Amino acid sequence: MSKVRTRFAPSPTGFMHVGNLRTALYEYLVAKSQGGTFVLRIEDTDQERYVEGAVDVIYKTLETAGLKHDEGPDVGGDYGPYVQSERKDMYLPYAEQLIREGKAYRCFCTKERLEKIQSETVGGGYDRHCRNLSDEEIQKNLDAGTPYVIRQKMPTEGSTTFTDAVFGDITVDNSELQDQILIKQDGYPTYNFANVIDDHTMGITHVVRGSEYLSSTPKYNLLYEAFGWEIPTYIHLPLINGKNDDGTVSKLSKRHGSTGFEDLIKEGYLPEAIINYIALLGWCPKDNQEIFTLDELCKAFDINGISKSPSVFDYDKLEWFNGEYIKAMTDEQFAKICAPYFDEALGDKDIDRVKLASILKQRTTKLTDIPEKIDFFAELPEYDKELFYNKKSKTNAENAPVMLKAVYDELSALPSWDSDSIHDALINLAVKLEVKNGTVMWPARISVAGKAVTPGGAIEILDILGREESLRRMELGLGKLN
RNA sequence: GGCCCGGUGGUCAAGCGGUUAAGACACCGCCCUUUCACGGCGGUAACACGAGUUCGAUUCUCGUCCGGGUCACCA
Repeated sequence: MSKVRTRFAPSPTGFMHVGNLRTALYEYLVAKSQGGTFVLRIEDTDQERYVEGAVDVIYKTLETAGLKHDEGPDVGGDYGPYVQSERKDMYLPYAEQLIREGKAYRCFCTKERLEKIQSETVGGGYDRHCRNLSDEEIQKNLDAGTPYVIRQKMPTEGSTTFTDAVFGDITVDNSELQDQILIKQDGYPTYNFANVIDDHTMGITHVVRGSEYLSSTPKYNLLYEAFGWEIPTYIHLPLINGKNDDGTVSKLSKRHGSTGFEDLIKEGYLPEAIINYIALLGWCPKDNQEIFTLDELCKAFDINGISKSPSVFDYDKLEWFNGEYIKAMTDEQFAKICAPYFDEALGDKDIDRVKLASILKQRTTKLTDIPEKIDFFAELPEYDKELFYNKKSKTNAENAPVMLKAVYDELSALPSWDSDSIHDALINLAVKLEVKNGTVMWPARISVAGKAVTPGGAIEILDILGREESLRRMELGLGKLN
């Protein structure tokens, strides 16, 4: 068996949809799980859609996602060039070969004529007007310089069957197939044609793509057959949908939220978590493992685990994965990726960021939620004294001032300000006053945080805030209560 | 509309003729606890429908319904 070669062939649109990323991931996995080669090819045959800097977005996404390509425009390889516009001259000779062999023909029809039959014919379609032009007519058009496209002669009867590795055998009547255009009027190949030529000349063995290509696959096969080339293994992937507000489901798009890789990163998701999540959208390992590194995915990946039915992208589950990846980090690692969010909430305030990261780690599922969770460290928010009264902690208007004063006295006399000392002091205080821990902790925490819900408890917050700031805030609290 | 594909809890999904129909997310409850989380334990919830094949269908076949895809000089 020859070495497996797969390719990711995006168009440079400047946007990497998660559906595309997932395709890239599976292409990578199909190759890597079998010791194969993963190729990047840029499909830019549509000159009207050229977007500045779009190729860089592709490189960056692949790099961030960890999907390292073995061959491509930037890294080279033996099958270059890897950008279709640079291969432009390769395609026409193949199309002309087909003309010579009677398998394709020049079509001189104007766009206006085509649009007319398109709108008049039920189901649309080209009427094959130029398919049987006489040599004289063709020559006349050529001499007159009439622009033309090159179309493939499709069989008018019979059917074409192909085998897909996940969907099985699929048969389509040839009468469904149009005489597809191979070369456009501008001399560029159409996507379908370039795709086949490139895949073949680049030695691609496994074509992995979304199932939206399922119904056009017979056209590809007919092309391979026309050239007498070996047909690659097809692996069509089920689509990823999004859930609408009304509960219905449709193709994942902007209105379902962020669907671009870059957007997801900006929203505070980790690349590893995104990859892990989308790997499981349409594929399931034998043992149902959920958390996977890319390497583990390569080892576990198996085409047989790919599902046929489409899935719905679930941000809740993505968030869960994100939380799992965050929890698996060390405090130092987490502090590092939190840096921009810490900066946003704290500015250059002198706070132990590793300690902060450690209390945040268990409570963060999305990086962008961090600033609002920790903003009180930078500045004590306005708060109402009602906050001091909490039923579960058994604090009320009567005992809250007493507790807070006791805490204040105890802590201001503390010789050393560290987590253990604070802990012991407060726990002992609760014992001494014969109240539950919460009764002394609650007022203390409220006074220094100014909000009911905080990451970490009284001890952690006091520790991170430091003696001076903590006592200052407690004095403020005392003032509020009296 | 023609053609193609799909249909297991709200979501991701195991299952591939005989199971009490797994697991995960979400949701609910309890425990832990210094708020919230984390963690632990438990719970609600599914084979679209109708025929057929079979001793037996979630699993195989057909039909219906529903959903998606595709019918470009776009990729």
